Formats: sequence, structure tokens, C-alpha cells
Amino acid sequence: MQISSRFTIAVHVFTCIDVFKGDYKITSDFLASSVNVNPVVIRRIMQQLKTAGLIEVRRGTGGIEPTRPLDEITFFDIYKAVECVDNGELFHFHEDPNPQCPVGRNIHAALNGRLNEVQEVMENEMKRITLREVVCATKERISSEN
Amino acid sequence: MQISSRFTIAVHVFTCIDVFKGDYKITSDFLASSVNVNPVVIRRIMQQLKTAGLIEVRRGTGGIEPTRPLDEITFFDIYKAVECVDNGELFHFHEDPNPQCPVGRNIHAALNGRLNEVQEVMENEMKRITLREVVCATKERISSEN
DNA sequence: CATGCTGTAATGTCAATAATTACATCCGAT
DNA sequence: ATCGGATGTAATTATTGACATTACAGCATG
Repeated sequence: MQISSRFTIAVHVFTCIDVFKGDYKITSDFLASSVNVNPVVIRRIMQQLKTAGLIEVRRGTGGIEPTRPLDEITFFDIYKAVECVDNGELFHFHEDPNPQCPVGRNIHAALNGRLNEVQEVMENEMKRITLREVVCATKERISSEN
Repeated sequence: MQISSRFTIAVHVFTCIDVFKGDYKITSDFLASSVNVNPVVIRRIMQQLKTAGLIEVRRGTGGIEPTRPLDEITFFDIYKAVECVDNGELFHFHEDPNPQCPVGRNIHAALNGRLNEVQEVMENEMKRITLREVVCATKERISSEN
């Protein structure tokens, strides 16, 4: 399965906020039009980011702001905020191997460590990459458009 | 989203084949009972592994065999065989950012490289891990059960 | 207090996972 | 040659998550 587009949408939103702050009022409608999804989708993702402590949202008047500088927000932060797998496991282990089979009752313990290695490597890479890099790259591309 | 349990089931099956070959006839029913899923689920996964060239299946009489030694079959081989995302992308990019927005028309190019970095790191780790390691670990656990 | 925005529930569509039934097909053993 | 045990695969169903959309209550500020 693929990682939900909520992830790339969240990165897109952070980028918009940084690029357009000051020039435009950042509302869910404004963002929805840039991302090209329904405003409610934006608002729901914003709730997840807020719950994770990554942004603050002003009600009534509108407006969204990151709670920390962008080089302190990593892909992993966003991934965790937005990907709703309860136990946080990347791999879905078949629930119910037969305990009467020697393989069935040992495979979980024998395999789990390896699965975690893969997950850890991936998550560490996500912790290395910050929003700042993406925002900078986007701004460069914008200014070199002319 | 999580990686389908087809992955761990496939690893479980390979382990059963290696542990029980000679002592039992390896049929989809036999495997289904160890994994504790429906035999048809096993057969479908076996088809995917066969299509990927990882196993050979004997019709009529039954029987499954890996086409290569287990230390030449990696997690990545199995992952690719069993995880059916057409384009092979780990991240699902929102399809349709607004090209009239400077961010919308540049975010894909600015972000894609980073996403690929994450995917590559993960896939490289999966290429490092072979079935042999899991089968050995399982056998050790089985023999130390007494 | 009117306006514009957020928060969120309700509903619908679509795709993927997984279970299950059913049956055609294959092939070795008797 | 055929019987019995297996595989190959289609069809159906239930469940779940993604995502879209409508609707409306609640909030904050001019």
C-alpha cells in the first residue's frame, strides 16, 4: 500500500504558508485551491497537524502558523501526524499464525526484528529531511521560472 | 497505510517450505493451516511469487519449491512480488495541484527527489535482508523450545 | 452583531484487503 | 483410463481506509 496523499498535501500546505505569508490570508479555501482538493480535506489535515503540535490555527479570523521554524519540522513529524496507523507498525503482520505449528508460533518473533530494522531505517531517513529543504527548493524553482 | 500482510505471509510460507520439506507434503491447505488463512489466499500469493520467478509450483500432485537458494531471495524481491502498486511509488502524491499557483506547479518537482530518497533507503535495506536469516532464526527458536 | 472562517458530523463513492464458495483443470497412482 | 487430490481462478461478500462533498454549529473580529 502507498502512504496517503495527506502527507504530500501537508508538505504542500506548509510550503504555501511560508511562500504566501504576508501576501495572502491563509485560509482553508485558499489552500484548497492551490492543492486542488476540497477545503474540508485541508481542515481535517490541519487538525491532525495541530494535534501533533506542528501548527496553530486561528479560528474565526482564519490563519495558520507553524509552531517552530521549518528546519525543525521533519518529514517524520508530518508522517506521524498524518498517517493514522494505531500501533505505528509499517508492516501488517498476519494476525493469527497457528500456535500448534512450530513455524506458526515462532515466525513472529523471528521476523519482527527484521521488519523493525526496515522501518527504523526508513524513519531515520525521514527524520533527516526537514521542511526547510523542500520550501527552499520550491522557492528556487519559482524564482527561476522567469 | 501499512504494507499488506501478504508480505509476512509470503515469508511465513517460505519458512514452512524450508522447515517441513521432506517431512510433509507442501500444499496450500497445509500452508493455510500454519498461517491460519484461507487456502485460496495462499494460492493467490503463490501465484504472485511464481510470476515473480521466486518459486515453482507443481500442479496436480502439489508441491512448491524456491527457484533459488534462500540467501539469494531478499525482502525486496518478495515485497515487489506481492505489493501491487502499479508505478512502484511508496508515496501517493496528490494528483492534481493547481498549475496556476506557483507552489502548485512546482511542489511536485521540488518534493519528489526527497520522497525518492526515503523510498530508496527503505528498499536498499530490504535488499540487504534475505530469507535465509529469517529461516535460520526461526529454526533456532524452534530447536531451543525444549 | 454580521461576516467570514474553522470544527466536525453525516453521507457517498471508490479501491484494496481478505474470506469464502465453486468449479474447471491438471497429473500421478492405482 | 480414470479416480482423487491439488492447483488456478472467477465470483461474491464484508470490512476498511481514502477522499469528496454538503451542511451547519461555533468562534472571533471589524
